[in-house]
Amino acid sequence: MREAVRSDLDSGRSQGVRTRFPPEPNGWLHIGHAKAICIVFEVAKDFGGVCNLRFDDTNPEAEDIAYVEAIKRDIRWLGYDWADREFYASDYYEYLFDMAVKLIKKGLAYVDDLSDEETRQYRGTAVPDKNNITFTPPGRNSPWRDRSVAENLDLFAGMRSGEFADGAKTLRAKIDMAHPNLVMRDPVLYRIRREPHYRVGSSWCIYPMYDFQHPLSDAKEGITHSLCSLEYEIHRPLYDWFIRECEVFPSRQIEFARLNVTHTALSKRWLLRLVQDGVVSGWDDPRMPTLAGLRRRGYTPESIREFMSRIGIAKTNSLVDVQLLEYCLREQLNREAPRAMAVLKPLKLVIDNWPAGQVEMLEAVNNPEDPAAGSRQLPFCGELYIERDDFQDPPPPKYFRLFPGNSVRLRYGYIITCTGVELDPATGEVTVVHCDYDPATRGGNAPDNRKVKGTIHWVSAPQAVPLEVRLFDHLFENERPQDVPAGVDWLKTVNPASRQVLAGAFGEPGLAVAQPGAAFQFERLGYFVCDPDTTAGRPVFNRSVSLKDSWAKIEKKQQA
RNA sequence: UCCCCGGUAGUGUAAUGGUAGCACCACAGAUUCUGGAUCUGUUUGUGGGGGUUCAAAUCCUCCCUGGGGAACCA
Repeated sequence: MREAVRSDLDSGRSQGVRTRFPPEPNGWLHIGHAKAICIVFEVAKDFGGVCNLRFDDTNPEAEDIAYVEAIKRDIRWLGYDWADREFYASDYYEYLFDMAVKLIKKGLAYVDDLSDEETRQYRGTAVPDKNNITFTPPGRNSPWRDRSVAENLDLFAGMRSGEFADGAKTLRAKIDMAHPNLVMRDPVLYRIRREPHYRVGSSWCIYPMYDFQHPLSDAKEGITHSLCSLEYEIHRPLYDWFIRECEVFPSRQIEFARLNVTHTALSKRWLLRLVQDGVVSGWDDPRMPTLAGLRRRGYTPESIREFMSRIGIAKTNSLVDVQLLEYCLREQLNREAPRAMAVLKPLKLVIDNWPAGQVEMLEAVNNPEDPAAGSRQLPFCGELYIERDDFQDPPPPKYFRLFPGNSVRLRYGYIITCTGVELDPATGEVTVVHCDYDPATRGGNAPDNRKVKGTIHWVSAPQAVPLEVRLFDHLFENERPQDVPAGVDWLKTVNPASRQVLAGAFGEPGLAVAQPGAAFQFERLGYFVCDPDTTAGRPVFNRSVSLKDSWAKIEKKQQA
């Protein structure tokens, strides 16, 4: 793609570069759109050009001003700026009308009285017949194709002024009804539709079609390169036809493949149903691939941009592993996120030889990757919470956390040795772990150079802050959610365990004042972001992505 | 069926007639107060057949295979 742009520059075909992002304001932006946004803005930037934002709002039915605002917010959040170059195709309606008149005068457009069903039949559309072989014959000319220029002009003016019912007439380009590319078989330019438009109201009852509107809008803005997804490839001859016949600024359309991500659905229809059926909590549910959802999940604009630059641009239909996106987030947050200690599934630990009632303050590093981040003080006493997973009896092979008789280091604390446990007599579940600590190991150092293999995280019980923590998994267990067995409703394939709420978690004291949007690494657990649901006394955290967990791999291997 | 576009390690992406490279994943080791991070190393690839050429991922041809189109949506 960049090569194509470069060659246009080198050959003098275009001076400078101007691209555009043309969303239709009828839905929420998702990660697939983010790819397009990154491409159009980055390509422009790479060649010292600019990118326009243009709302492709020529279908009044589903468009709304609320989407305009949401789209603008999401693009800005992603880190891109269109300055004052904010345009609307609906501002070009008068210009587009004039261009249609021009085509009529050149004998290249005509008013057609065929119904939509008849139009389809005349075009040669094969009837969608399940397992039958269908045949696409050459199209037939409409009986109205050879109206005079004067009559067409008159009828088109009548269409605009509201003389005809919705759907009664269309304006069509006169190209070639036998063209092998069905897009070229006299495409519809204008249709009659009495539907108030969110911007122009009821001032128009005819609306231009995409194929006609897009090249002309590009021309109006002096777009040098109209970058779009593969599905428009087949429309390119038509795009060029309008440029040639309307004699306007020649933009070049170049296509690239859409983004697909494993375990993720991006179709508008699917996302809408997930929301409408209450499978997710809304468009910004942290499991949603919308930019709003990713933001709430804790994805950063930087990580998404990094992801886009890593997957590249090509014309191959691809399915990108969601793990690459996760990798990009981890990479950034590892460098930048302050560390904190939190216990998701607490297990009480008592240090029997700790001086009763004593509380010490211990120093903890805020970010080992960033010395400038400094350190903080953590309270420590004889009663702590540790992660339930960090104690096992009997221990599985290669397990080097806590079990009776074994020693571990409490991160930034002391080395402790497990002396015994208390069990729930009814369930046999471990309720309390007893340990002795070694006073010589304060801060976690071992003066005798003994090697303690395990280091676990903890929270001092009396000062612990109660947290709600939400864990997420793929919304779809299938790599390709679209591959649903015949007869199965895809909604039934949604991963029931994609969201897990842990209401009994505890965090270190500093977490009490976390602000929504703030990102932390909870040591040994993953990266978490403070959710907007947070209230004064009760922080809520979403796990954005877990840390790489090589123990989980060992465990899995052992089970196999 | 017709028309259009693709096919390079598991995934994604380079190489535009001249040594098939990079990243992620995976695996192994080193190191480590996060089983994190970091470092080192390893495995794996041009869909298939034929042709042109001193030389083919690249050009030609046939086949296989994936995607898109056949809206008065964009």
